[in-house]
Amino acid sequence: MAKVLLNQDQLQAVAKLFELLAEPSRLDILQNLKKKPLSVGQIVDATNAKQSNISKQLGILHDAGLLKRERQGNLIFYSIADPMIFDLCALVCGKLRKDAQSQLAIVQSLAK
Amino acid sequence: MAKVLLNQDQLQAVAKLFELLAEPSRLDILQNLKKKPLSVGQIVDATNAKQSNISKQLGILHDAGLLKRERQGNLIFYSIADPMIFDLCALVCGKLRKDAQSQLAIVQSLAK
DNA sequence: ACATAATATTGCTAATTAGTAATATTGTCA
DNA sequence: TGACAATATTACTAATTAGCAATATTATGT
Repeated sequence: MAKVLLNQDQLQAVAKLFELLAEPSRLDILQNLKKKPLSVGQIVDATNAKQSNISKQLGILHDAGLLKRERQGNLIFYSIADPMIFDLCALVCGKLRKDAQSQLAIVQSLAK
Repeated sequence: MAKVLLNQDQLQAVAKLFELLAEPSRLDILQNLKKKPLSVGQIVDATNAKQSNISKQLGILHDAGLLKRERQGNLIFYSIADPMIFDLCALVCGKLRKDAQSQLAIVQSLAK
């Protein structure tokens, strides 16, 4: 079990992946794609963002390898390339929920 | 098991946490704090960043609740508030490693 | 070929922020 | 108290980027 720290390049790679998930509009796209692949138009309808921005964010996620792209006639369907990202999001959601509960407990104890 | 999607506020909260981890200098601080608490000066020495920037990033991580702070005389020691972040980083590192291995396999098969 | 629908791209603006040098604050010790 | 060491803050610059309107591209059906 080595105790070696990540070097600068590795840190940058990790940071870059987190950066992709650090944008609400991209997270929204990802959570909408969780169940099944969707076309660009369906994603635009599901979120409340403009088509041009959705297209841009889809491009970013695709270039980074987080999404797969498949043309079907006139439509282009995007899908999750690596479900691991949902594990990441689940961890974060779990932490936020736990923190919120701790806060609630504190507030409740003060209100007694 | 509800299938409800996160709303805008929740997405923003998740994004904000990812944002904290989306910076190499902050990741470097966190990985150095993994073993044990360190003073600001020790962190400056361990990384190769300026004192003012380390102090700034420590403040950001502390304000966000990811780090705890404790004064000991002249020194201020920072420590990890929630080890969960290492689970996050481990997931990301695992993915990057797996992706790199896939790439390697492709290159090797082409080189035959 | 043409009209139309779906998606991508371009050019732009406004906002955010990492990093830095300089300076301020806070605590220790003599 | 004064000098010094550790940390924080301030003011600034340069770089990045989300969102948008307008336009370009690509595919379909007639």
